[in-house]
Amino acid sequence: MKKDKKTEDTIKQVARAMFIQKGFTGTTTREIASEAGTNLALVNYYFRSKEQLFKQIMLESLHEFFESVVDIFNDNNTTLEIKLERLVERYIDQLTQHPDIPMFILSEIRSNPEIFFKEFLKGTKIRQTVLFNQLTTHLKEKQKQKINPIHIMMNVMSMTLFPFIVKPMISQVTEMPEHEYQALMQERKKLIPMWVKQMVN
Amino acid sequence: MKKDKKTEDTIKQVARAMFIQKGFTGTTTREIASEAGTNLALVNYYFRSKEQLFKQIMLESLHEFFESVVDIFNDNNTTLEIKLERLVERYIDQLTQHPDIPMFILSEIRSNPEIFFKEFLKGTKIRQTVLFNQLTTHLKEKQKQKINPIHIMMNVMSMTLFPFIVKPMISQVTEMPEHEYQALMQERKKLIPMWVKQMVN
DNA sequence: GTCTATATTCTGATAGAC
DNA sequence: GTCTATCAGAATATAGAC
Repeated sequence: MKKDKKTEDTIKQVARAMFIQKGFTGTTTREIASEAGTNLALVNYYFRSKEQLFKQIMLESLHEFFESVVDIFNDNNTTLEIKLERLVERYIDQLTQHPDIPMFILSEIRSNPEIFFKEFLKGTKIRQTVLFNQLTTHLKEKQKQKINPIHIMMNVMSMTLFPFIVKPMISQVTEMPEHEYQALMQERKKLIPMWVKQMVN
Repeated sequence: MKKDKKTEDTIKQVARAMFIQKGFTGTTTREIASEAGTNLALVNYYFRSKEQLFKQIMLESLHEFFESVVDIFNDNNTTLEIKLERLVERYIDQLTQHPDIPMFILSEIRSNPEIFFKEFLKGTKIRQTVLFNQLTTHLKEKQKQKINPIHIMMNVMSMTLFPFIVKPMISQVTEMPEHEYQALMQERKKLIPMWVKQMVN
């Protein structure tokens, strides 16, 4: 049972890449098996069904994507400014390595919203985070109560994540080589926190 | 031939709604036919194939989405500031009515990138627009040559479009009722141009 | 133009030999 | 654990009657 994990791991690794690239419906078990150098009977032998396999991979992706910043959101020992810098930096670093994850998550939410929230996102409440409270307080102190803090959170996430979501389009429309695009993303680590600071001061 | 367009139009209208909501692979011709009150033979009679039908609808959606702002991008008689205001306002108005269009386009690009650029986006070059040139000049005048104007364009598009792309998620994570979300989007018509102005001055 | 019936292909899943 | 063969269902597309 614990003897030979090689085939199982290969299947999962291949499935992960294909699901992330082409989604659940865009991927067939036969393709996964073939790419993993085996047959579809083994895919079902190890993972019971395509859906089970998919759920494992989606759960891991969500974990990677959200859990990696939860500690930043709820750190009691850092200022708002530091939190924003760390948040942006961590996301850009992570997305540089795995740029397809956000689109993967968004696409699957789109094609299966109900199941998604029941199964995966059970109680993620941004209003209850330390970061959100610090932001609310800060806006009050600066006499900017009229600006809903949700706007600022949206802006941070927008400016950080959106460029990765539209990456395939940007490359086309701006005629930009890969390394130049990467360099831009690195610049944004410093720029986004600066822009956000201007918004809230 | 030009006598009775009713059935054809109904099929197309139904197909449009379903494709935009569930994508190409997520939609079946049988569903389209059934929803349109007919059978799948007629779908193929009028549109030859599922793919042909889809291409028509995607082309129209892209046209709606891009063509609607081309005139703003290339207006020779407005300032940079006015252009930004109009761009944001037009997109937010349009997306308030059709919030699923961006995700529709992005999803289909993801599942079929090659065909997409060959077939649909043949030569959209943002660097050659009047807006882009005005922005470049403005940054120079303000001694901000170090900031690539692409950053600013990305920010405008990010802050405007991203909230609609993640709408299903936002509603869940922030526990926000629909009308409140709509109100926020309306506020952003004024806020985004203001924030962008701060960035470039 | 419209419909029923059917051909064809593809996909997820399982049975059963080794 | 691994493979071949096969089933069951669904989907696109078309043939042919009206």
